[in-house]
Amino acid sequence: MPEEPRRQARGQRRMEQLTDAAAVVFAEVGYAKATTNAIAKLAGVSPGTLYQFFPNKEALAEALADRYRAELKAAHEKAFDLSMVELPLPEMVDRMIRPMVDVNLANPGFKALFSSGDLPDRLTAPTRALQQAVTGRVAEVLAARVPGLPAEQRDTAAAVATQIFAALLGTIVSVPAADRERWITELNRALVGYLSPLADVPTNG
Amino acid sequence: MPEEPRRQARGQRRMEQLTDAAAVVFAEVGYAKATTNAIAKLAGVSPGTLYQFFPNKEALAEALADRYRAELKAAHEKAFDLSMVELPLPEMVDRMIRPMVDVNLANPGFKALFSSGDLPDRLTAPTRALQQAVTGRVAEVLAARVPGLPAEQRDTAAAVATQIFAALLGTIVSVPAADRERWITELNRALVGYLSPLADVPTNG
DNA sequence: GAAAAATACGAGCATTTGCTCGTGTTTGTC
DNA sequence: GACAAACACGAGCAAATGCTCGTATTTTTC
Repeated sequence: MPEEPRRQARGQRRMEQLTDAAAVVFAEVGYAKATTNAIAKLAGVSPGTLYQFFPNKEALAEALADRYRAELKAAHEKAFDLSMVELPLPEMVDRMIRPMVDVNLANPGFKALFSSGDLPDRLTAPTRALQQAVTGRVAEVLAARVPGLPAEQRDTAAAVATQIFAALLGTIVSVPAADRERWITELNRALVGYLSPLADVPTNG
Repeated sequence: MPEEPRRQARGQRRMEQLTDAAAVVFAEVGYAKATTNAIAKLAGVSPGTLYQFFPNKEALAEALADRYRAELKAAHEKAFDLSMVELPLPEMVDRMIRPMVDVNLANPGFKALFSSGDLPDRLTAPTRALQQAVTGRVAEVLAARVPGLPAEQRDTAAAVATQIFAALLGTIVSVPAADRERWITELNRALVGYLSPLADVPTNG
């Protein structure tokens, strides 16, 4: 089997250029209609060079998904502290939403991978991994906030919350910047409304 | 300009066979990866025949979307009566959800058109029209239930509710039949949680 | 500085796919 | 039954697209 070549600095840069370009093209036309030749061209590189680093189009998307997952993790680790779980629910939800929205605004390609429904089979793997990462975080926070909550209920709630988030994310990032806060508020209301029956902290009345 | 031929009975049947086949193929592989040749083959017809009735692939999707819109409208008109607005919120929401879910289960292609993110430009028209139809219905009911609600808030709430619905619909239809009720309940909880602050009828405590 | 490994090029292949067109058959009209 | 309109066929075109491969250049290793 062909083993991975030892990348040199130039190669590392190329790979970043290529994933950058892929993000832009995915964001513009969606994964399905994105062409590898267009990605190579945008990266200022020949098709052959692209395939020196990525065996196929899917690998490019996987690399992107990995990058996003890492960025998300970083954003969360920066934004999450366990003290959150004692905040009033709306504020806690807000703290969870913000970094996700920010990552999304900073990476236009994210949505194309995170919430597009029309991806080839292999790609469901990275996509699910991304969603799974988010769901996992939510479940963690939920567990910390409501220790008595049965695991099954907790995981279901986390999954639903993530899907609600994904659904409204599209609107939030595509709406003019001036209206953004309004929609974020709405997302917050939706999540709080859904979660409060089981996650609202007793010290609230 | 080429005028529409006067369809005869045989032609009408073919058109239905073709939209039926399109629904199946769209449902199986999504719109983007669906091939017109595959649709023709499934309909038991040659590619040339397909193009006798539909100028292109998009037209096929538009015809499908129109059919779904009609079916949805019928389902709603059967399920909606104004007495609903005096029911407790969870029951009202349930009455709105059921027919939509049923239409979805009966028409596997629906989701591909209703909540796929990766469609060509022209198709956003029928897709948006479909979503708009649903949003309009929700807004109507909301208006009837909470007459004092400002129109802007009402429309926003309707839009958000529709998006939440669309997001969870995918899970609901793709999950094994045994788990379906559980997820419908969850969707109900999400919608009720979101809507109750502004739509809950005062006669509730 | 020479051999090896990594990087780069870009014309073009193999395949797919939406769609056409020449031709033949069925249905409706008078 | 004759003439036209609608229906049907299916081989195959033109364009797009993921990807290859022979060749050439740069970087690393010794």
